[in-house]
Amino acid sequence: MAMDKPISNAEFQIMDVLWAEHPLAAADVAARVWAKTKWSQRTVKTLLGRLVDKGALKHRAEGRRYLYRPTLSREEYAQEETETLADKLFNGRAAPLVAHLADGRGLTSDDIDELETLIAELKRDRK
Amino acid sequence: MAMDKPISNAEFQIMDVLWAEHPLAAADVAARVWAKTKWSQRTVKTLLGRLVDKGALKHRAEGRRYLYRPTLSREEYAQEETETLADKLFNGRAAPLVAHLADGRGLTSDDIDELETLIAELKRDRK
DNA sequence: CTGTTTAGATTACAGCTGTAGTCTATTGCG
DNA sequence: CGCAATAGACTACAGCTGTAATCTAAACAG
Repeated sequence: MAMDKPISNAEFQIMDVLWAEHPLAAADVAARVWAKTKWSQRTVKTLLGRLVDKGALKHRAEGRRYLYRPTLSREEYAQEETETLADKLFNGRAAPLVAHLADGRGLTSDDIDELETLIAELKRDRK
Repeated sequence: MAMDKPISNAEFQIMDVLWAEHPLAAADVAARVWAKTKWSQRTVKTLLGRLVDKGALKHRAEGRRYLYRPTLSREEYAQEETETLADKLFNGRAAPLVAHLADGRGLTSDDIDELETLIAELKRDRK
């Protein structure tokens, strides 16, 4: 709920590391994003600081360093982003959003089965 | 498909006007976005110029002014954005994306029915 | 034709973003 | 205890974004 400011693309990479594993120290985050980004530790530190300022991360002193952890889960973030996109492009409706996915790259058979199950559950629940 | 550069939020408002109705002159675009944004004509002109630079709009001289029109449809744009989000958050999978929508604000009954129909079609097609 | 209006072109400027470098304080090594 | 290494804080700087203002050229009013 303390997540007002938007997370930029570079910042998202940092969040993704911390969603996968936390808490972590700055050096550990830097090590983990290195594979994807080749960012220097300085860059990572800057991004961590900005994320703390934005309220997306909090840090706790552990000895002489900080351990960082997300203030919202990946699930919650995904939720917000998904709703934002649906609102922006489809007036909040899910169906056209899915239709676009289906129409585009195409869904796998597994996706379709999974969606079918999901829809069945939604139908049951709404009764 | 000459749409490489990302469209910013302010620019999207302009695009949305032109997706609804085009071609339009700058003044007409300004008039139509005014309701939502209260932007000055100057601001609108700047955004139109940037969108032309980005390749999202093209303009044609009509007398002493320009008429603007999108180079890609709202559908195509929505497609790209949806896929980008799915890739970023869900590794390209649609089901969790829909699950998030469902789990969040909740889908309407109509949405669920619409999705059911869509899934049925997808199943039929894949056979 | 000349001045005023209006369309577009160029310039502005602060805040955010990507990508660091430098400064300061602490801590482990010898 | 004094110094090198390391953690975090502050500073940097160009490009993008939001939000215009000013400059220039053309066209319409007299």
